[in-house]
Amino acid sequence: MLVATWNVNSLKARLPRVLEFLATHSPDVLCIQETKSAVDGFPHDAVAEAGYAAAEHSAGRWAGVAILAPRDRPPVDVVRGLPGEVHTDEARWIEATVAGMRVASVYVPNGRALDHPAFQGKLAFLDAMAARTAALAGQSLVVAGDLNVAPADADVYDPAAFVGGTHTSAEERARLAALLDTGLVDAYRHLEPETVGYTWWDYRAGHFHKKLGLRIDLVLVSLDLAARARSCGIDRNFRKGSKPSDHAPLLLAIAEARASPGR
DNA sequence: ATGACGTCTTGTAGACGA
Repeated sequence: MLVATWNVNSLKARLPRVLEFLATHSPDVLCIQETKSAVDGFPHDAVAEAGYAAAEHSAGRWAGVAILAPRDRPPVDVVRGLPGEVHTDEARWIEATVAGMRVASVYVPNGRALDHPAFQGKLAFLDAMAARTAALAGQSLVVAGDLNVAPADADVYDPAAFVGGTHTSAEERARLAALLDTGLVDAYRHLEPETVGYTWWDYRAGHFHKKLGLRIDLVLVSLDLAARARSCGIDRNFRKGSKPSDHAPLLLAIAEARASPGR
């Protein structure tokens, strides 16, 4: 079972790379964020030609999230929007059931700056996420996406440069910790406790090639899935080449559940 | 490094991203 997440920074601009990703990795689930798809503009036909089906939550110019799965095991029981979110028109959360797992694709608000009203909105969104994952506890759960929070200083190329800024503040990290406390595990850090692994690099100033990035895209999994998690990695090849997103995709391999767990 | 880059809009400069 291969679960992937990728902030594509416009699905329209990135469609060739997304199709390339599906062909390369054949994920069982792909959560995408920042589709920026128009309400009636999601490229369902191209996705279908690639052998996938998509559940999407689209709002036009900004945000937009989706869950892709193979056409013969498509996402079902789709719920759009995060209960309790303030801005219900922003298309930042979608849930579906895939392969017996409840899967959410999420694009957490950026927050702009610590003293900007949008920052309080970001904290409220993270609070609403924790309430939702607590409500979903007890089933196999995957929350994957752009959390817009770097969990620890080890996930930041220059922690000092971010002091006083968003993505690394104590308030954001406390919210992320509370989210994990509802019964979720940061799969990458769980499997790669010491590895520096960034998922985002600024387009400017050659940051990617200078290895100046952040780990802000996460796959959070319930404890039963964490126990079956086998490997987690970032495919940096998709941050290279023609018209890359500023984010690289994150992939998690999970062993199949054994039908009879004898011991 | 103050900026650098990329995407979108009924656009051609400004907002936004992180």
